[in-house]
Amino acid sequence: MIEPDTDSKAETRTRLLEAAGEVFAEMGFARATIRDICHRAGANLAAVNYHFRDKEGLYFAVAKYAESFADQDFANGPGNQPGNGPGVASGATPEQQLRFFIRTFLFRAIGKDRLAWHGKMMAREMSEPTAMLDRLVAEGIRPRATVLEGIIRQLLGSAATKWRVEACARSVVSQCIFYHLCRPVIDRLHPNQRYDTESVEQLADHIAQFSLGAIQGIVAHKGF
Amino acid sequence: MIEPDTDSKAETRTRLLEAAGEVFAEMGFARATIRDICHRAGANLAAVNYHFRDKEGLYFAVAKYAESFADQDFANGPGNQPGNGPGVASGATPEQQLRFFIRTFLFRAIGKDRLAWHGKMMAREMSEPTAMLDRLVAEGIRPRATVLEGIIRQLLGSAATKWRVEACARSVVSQCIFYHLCRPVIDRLHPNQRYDTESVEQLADHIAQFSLGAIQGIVAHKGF
DNA sequence: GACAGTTTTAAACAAGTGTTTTAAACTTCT
DNA sequence: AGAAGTTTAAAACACTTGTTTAAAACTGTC
Repeated sequence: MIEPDTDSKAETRTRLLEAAGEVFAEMGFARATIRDICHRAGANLAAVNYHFRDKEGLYFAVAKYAESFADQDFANGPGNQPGNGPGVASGATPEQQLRFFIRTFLFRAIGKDRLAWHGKMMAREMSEPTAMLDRLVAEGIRPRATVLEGIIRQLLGSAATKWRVEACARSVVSQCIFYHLCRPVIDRLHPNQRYDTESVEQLADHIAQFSLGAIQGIVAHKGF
Repeated sequence: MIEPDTDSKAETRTRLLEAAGEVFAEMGFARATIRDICHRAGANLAAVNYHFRDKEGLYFAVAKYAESFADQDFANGPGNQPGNGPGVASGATPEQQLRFFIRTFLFRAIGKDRLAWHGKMMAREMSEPTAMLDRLVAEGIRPRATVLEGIIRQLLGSAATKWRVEACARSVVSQCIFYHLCRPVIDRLHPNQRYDTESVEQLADHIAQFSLGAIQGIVAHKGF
């Protein structure tokens, strides 16, 4: 009898989660097909419905699965402390915290590894929401937004309005997810832009510098 | 015989364009259904295929139709000169030009009128491209990107690298289209944010101030 | 008023996709 | 080895959506 190779030995359920992670992250919920996912996983079409009840059940499971990676430290670059979510480097200055947040956020919007699945799924939910958006906002997006707004609040000072803090947070986040959501047009407009680790570091530096300069400008002009 | 009212008197073809403009701007190409469009237009299901051959033909026609409005001056607020595209206010300082560009861009990403159709369709194409993206990039997106990069080049000075100019342009654009693409999550995260004319003006002011401060910060720190 | 061309209508068709079903294959335990 | 439960497999089903068809209604012309 032929010994099955390691890939086939992995449980179908796990292979489905892996394949679905890639597909959902790249395509979002609606454009992903379970036929595609099952094909990539080397599984039968009915496997999704057997293991996860339906497509939405798989989507939820993948979200949880991806979340389990999202807390790990960041493999693609130095400087992130294990166990910390985006922007919660303890004992750092607000400036450092903002850089850290942006860097982590950007890697998870651009990267292709498991760490990026969660970020990409959140980004897709932002523009093409599903029934899961409310849960994802409550458990994934709002906590991170709160962290970011806390950092920005420190940078702007207590004189800044709540509205201004929120607007700045949106300005920061939008720059990051732009590189995931609008990749098709960036590739056509700026085809020389690279996405290897070094280039993403450079992009993170730009966004951080851009945003810090913007916030400092607001403080300097007392534009609260 | 009963006289048909003005709406029914309008040609089916025109009513289809109007209905499709709303739907395509809001949903993008894939999520829009011709059944929905025909229903809104009070037309039969086969009308799209009769007048525009197929769904894509309608999409192209709507893009052209919307473009015919995009050159008109901007109804929802003062200060825009007729016949000028975003950011090409003649004889203004680069700062004023940037504000103008952002303001126009933002109104066309948030607005609900015909003027916004083109901007919203471009934004959707950026994240969910169709076969039309290449044409839209060539005729609509790249010209505007070139204008924006020209403005930023003036602000940054000739010492700035091409890469930095492009990155700043992306930072500006991303903040604007965020309000169209990610509206679902903004509504949940910041439910107090309003979108009447005055509020959009305020948002445009914020993005302009944010971006100008960022660019000035880059210049000040010689971070080219 | 009859005719030719145009437009609209209702229905059916075709393709893609999520889901269910039923049986076969496999695993585990005794 | 045999039985019970678990997993996989192939096919069919149901629904949505874009498209086509063929007849009906309409419009303008003579």
